[in-house]
Amino acid sequence: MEKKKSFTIYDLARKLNYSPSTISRALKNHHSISEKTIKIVKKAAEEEGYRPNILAASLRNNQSKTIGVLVTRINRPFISSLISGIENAASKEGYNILISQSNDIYKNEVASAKALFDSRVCGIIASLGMETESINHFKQFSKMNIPVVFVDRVPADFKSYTVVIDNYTAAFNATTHLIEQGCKRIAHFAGAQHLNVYQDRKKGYTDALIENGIAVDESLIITMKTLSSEEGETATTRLMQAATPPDGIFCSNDTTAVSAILTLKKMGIKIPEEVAVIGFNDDPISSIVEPALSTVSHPAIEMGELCTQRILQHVLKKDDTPKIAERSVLDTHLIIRASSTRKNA
Amino acid sequence: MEKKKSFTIYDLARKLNYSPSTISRALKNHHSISEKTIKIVKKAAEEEGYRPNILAASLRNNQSKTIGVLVTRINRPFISSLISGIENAASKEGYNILISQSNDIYKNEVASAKALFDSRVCGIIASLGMETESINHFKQFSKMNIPVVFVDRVPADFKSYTVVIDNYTAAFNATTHLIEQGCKRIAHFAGAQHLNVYQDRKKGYTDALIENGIAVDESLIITMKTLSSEEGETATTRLMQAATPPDGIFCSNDTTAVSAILTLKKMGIKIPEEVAVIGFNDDPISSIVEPALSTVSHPAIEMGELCTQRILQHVLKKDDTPKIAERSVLDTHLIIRASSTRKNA
DNA sequence: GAAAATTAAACAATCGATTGCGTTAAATTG
DNA sequence: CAATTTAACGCAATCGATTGTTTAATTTTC
Repeated sequence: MEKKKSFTIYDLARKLNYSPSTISRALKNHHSISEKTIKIVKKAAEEEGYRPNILAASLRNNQSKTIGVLVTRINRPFISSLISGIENAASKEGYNILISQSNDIYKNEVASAKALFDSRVCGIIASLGMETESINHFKQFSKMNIPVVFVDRVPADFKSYTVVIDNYTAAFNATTHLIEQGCKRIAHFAGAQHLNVYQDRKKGYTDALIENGIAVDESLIITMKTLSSEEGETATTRLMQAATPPDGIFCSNDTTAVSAILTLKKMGIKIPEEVAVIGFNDDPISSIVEPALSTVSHPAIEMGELCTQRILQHVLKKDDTPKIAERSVLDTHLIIRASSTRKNA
Repeated sequence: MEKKKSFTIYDLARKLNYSPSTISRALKNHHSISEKTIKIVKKAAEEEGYRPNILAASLRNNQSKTIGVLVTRINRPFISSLISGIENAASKEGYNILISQSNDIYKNEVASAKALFDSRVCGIIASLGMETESINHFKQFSKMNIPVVFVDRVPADFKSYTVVIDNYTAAFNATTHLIEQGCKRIAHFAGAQHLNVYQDRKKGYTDALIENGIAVDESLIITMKTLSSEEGETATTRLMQAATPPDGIFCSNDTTAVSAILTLKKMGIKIPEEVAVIGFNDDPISSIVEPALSTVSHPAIEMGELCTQRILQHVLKKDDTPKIAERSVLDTHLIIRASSTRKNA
């Protein structure tokens, strides 16, 4: 069955014997329309159930009130909270959210970027996929002066807005904490090194070791492709079966950290006495696992809100695309729980 | 700075000395355009980086390829997986997803529904909020023959599509399982009773008791407003301090179930020996908590995909809005873990 | 070779809201 | 009271893609 056609300002105009332009202006309290007319029009609009056609308005104005969001996987704790923050801040200002996920596949990411562009979003917020090395698919936005905000996983050199946490310092502090707890041989579960977040976390880790006079042992650094629990289990097993196993592990995410804890327990290794573990993200599971996982807070909702603010700021002020990457760095803090708290420390 | 205006079919037409209509048809391989022309047009479009303006097309066709999604909170495991399923199925068919969350506030839900309507979505997928009792804000869609799919938390009597699981049977089976494990006094953490899911779960629980010759003890049924972990803790404490505490708890969600487990452990009560616990949803935390939580699978991704299919089916076939609620009921299954497995059972 | 049929492309209206400019009538001014 | 403002509203173009209807050119048919 055909979709019924909707009630428009033309219908309203005909009904009230006004011109469509008067209706349009009346509905938005234009000063050149009399109070009386405005009242009449609004009343009739209400009665007839008039609803504006945003598509038409966007087309005419050449600007939608829709923000595109491009992420890897919606159903991950950090991402879903990020989106939640984006949505809250956006809907408060009357903006909509168009969402697309790449499932960490580069081809999808490119296609999604194109789709969002075609939908004429007024700005785009993106967190890069694991496979992403080139970011040409974001240039179309910049060319049209549509603001791009990269969040969390950001490219190295793209003239845009970025919203990140200080991964380096967070990792440095996490590692230092392990050292303070008496760990001498600290392993690291690193993520894909072409992504800034994992690169920075690794650097923070190595620098903390060096600062404390501990030599970096490459055999203790396990670089993973996806930081999945399977990879975490494999890595933990391998590490612990080595001649000189570690007494601490700093994991680049909570998934692998929890996996490490479960694996260690299965092996009968005491946490944190024999091996202390610290993760990253503060996912819900981190406070449930036993012993509870020490980790680094990741202010997802706040980051999301900030992303939206960046977009709105650009759109409302009609700023030009930043000439350089304009970074916002949010604070994180260590969350110390049982998995890294040694009784005698 | 102003947004640059984009390259349109008019620009292309001028450049190639064709009319805009020819360009439009050529781009979609219309039969009345010669192969040669099609090739020329497509080549030029590619070179010039032409991108269609979906807003214009949608306006003209009076139908967007955008599906609206209205949920309570994006950052909840079930919801985010649901959205993930919706998105995957939609993007595969070239449809976009517009998301809005109500934060379980009725006023927001109404506003979001309105916003999605104004955006001219081609269909809407919704899961009702805790406060929602009236669903008039969805009637505008039906009136325009825009398909509405309610998922999980669905209204009792709305002529639309619904995608649900068989909460009654799942609850019945979960409760029966506890009985089989030797539980005699089974408590129930119930959710808001105006929502079908919680109502059905409660009914499944009571019917299982009755079927097994166990009297329903109202004092063992705790009805919660939001099924939060705080409520779970309070309820658990209260129950266990009563004269005749329960020896089993069937919780309407995993959040309260995990909360119950943690509280019981804190009280020094053995799980499952003294109290067996079973939850609902199979959230990630359920397999991490110790003892691991028995629960009911909730096929979130699959449900999301099905929701999208319902929308597309309607839109593509131009079906009329269903005269009655057209239900899709998905299977769930018990996931038996340690929290309900008694050694001697 | 003229009429009919087919092919290829142009014309022009349309979707609904917006807005610069023009018009009319009422109000103000000197 | 004529001249000028001001107030209130209408006209018509515009945004970009789509599509029913024509038109023009080419091919086929007898």
